[in-house]
Amino acid sequence: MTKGSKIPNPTIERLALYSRPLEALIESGTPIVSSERLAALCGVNPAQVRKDLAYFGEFGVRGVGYDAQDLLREIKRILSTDREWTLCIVGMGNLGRSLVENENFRKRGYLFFAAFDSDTKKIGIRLPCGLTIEPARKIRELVRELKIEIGVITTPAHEAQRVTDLLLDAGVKAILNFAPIQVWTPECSIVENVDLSVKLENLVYHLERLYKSEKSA
Amino acid sequence: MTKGSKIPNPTIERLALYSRPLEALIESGTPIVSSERLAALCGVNPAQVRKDLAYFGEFGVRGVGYDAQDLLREIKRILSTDREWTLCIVGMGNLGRSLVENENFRKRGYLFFAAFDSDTKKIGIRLPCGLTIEPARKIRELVRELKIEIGVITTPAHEAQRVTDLLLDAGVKAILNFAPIQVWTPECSIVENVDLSVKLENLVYHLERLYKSEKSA
DNA sequence: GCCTGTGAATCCATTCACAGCT
DNA sequence: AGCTGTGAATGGATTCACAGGC
Repeated sequence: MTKGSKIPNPTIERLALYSRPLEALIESGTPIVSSERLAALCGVNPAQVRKDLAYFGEFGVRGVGYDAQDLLREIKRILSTDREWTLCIVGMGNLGRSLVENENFRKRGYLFFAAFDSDTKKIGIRLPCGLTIEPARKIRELVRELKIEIGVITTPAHEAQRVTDLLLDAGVKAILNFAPIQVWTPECSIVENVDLSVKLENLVYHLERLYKSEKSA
Repeated sequence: MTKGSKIPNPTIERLALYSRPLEALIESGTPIVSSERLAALCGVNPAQVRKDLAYFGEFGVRGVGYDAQDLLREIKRILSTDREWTLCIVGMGNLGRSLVENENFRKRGYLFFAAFDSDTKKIGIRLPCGLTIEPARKIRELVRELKIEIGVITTPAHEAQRVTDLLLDAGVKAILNFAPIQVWTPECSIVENVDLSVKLENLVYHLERLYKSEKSA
């Protein structure tokens, strides 16, 4: 994604992963957690957990483990999820609507401040979350006014690139794209493409191989 | 995921990726595509494209390139996306509903045959796609009757594990889990965890670093 | 004794560079 | 000449194995 960093990208993704069971452990009153325990909960290798954390400091106590609360706080600080982020979303079909209402995002501090669509029939609709669907032509204006940092794209594939350009031009710095197409950006901006059917394709490939190995067994 | 295969998982994911622009090229009447062209469209290295394809056979013509139609057909055959798959979904909140209605899935042959929820207020609701929401206790019965192969989970985190167990026990062989928790399964079954807020966390980490490097510049 | 932190070793994936075919 | 297919080289990430501190 961005270059020049010494920290592997998989490490960043795993840090986010670690935070989920940590929250649960804290809630259940477990004060201390070992790399082994945490690794088991996330399905990774214990050494991996230790190495991931060691990139950012020494958070554990030898012979003891990690303080769950401290560790979670550190991870949140590292990922910058200890503050709120302002998002907008473009493309208010079913997926778009479901994301904008998503409680998980809100709880984690990802706040949608604007929702756009280019379909005139949708513009003006008041969503359950309180937002009103705005026309796509207001992207530039509202992104600036509301200081929106991240754009989420849930348009059809053929609109995704144009919307990306619009959003970046308006000042958005990062894009999460759900349209089933790779979206192109000028060097340094940050894009994550999440193609949900690619996930299914993956599943299906392995599933078919499983069937075949069962038949031959 | 499953072991014993010589083919890297990233290769499988890229094959799915390649198929998207291939469809577009075919539609626009381009009969031949080079690894360089295809690579550019997907943001990968040309040698990568050739190597990925070479795992499965020799699909190209030296000095010429790949026949777009043939290549797409081969990729679909490899991924087993040249047939339809039967899915069910558990958890009919906003996300669940949006997936079940998703046109992209249907077009690619991923067909939802049943939708479940445990909330009695939701049971019996007729969805736009034509399905009626069934109670979770009917999972076992319906999965068998409808020969459902893949289960999609869009429940809250605390129900995801129980639902996974139910689905696997009922005979589902693969699971796509959107609940924000790693779900645990007996060795050989196939699970893909897609935690959407992990994606945002990733974005946000890089975004914060971008801000910092801008400030120091 | 126990568990973290970490260099070294291993494993895996990507990229290079060129041989081979059209 | 052009572009694929592929062994060899490189570059990363994971895992091992143990030193270091509680």
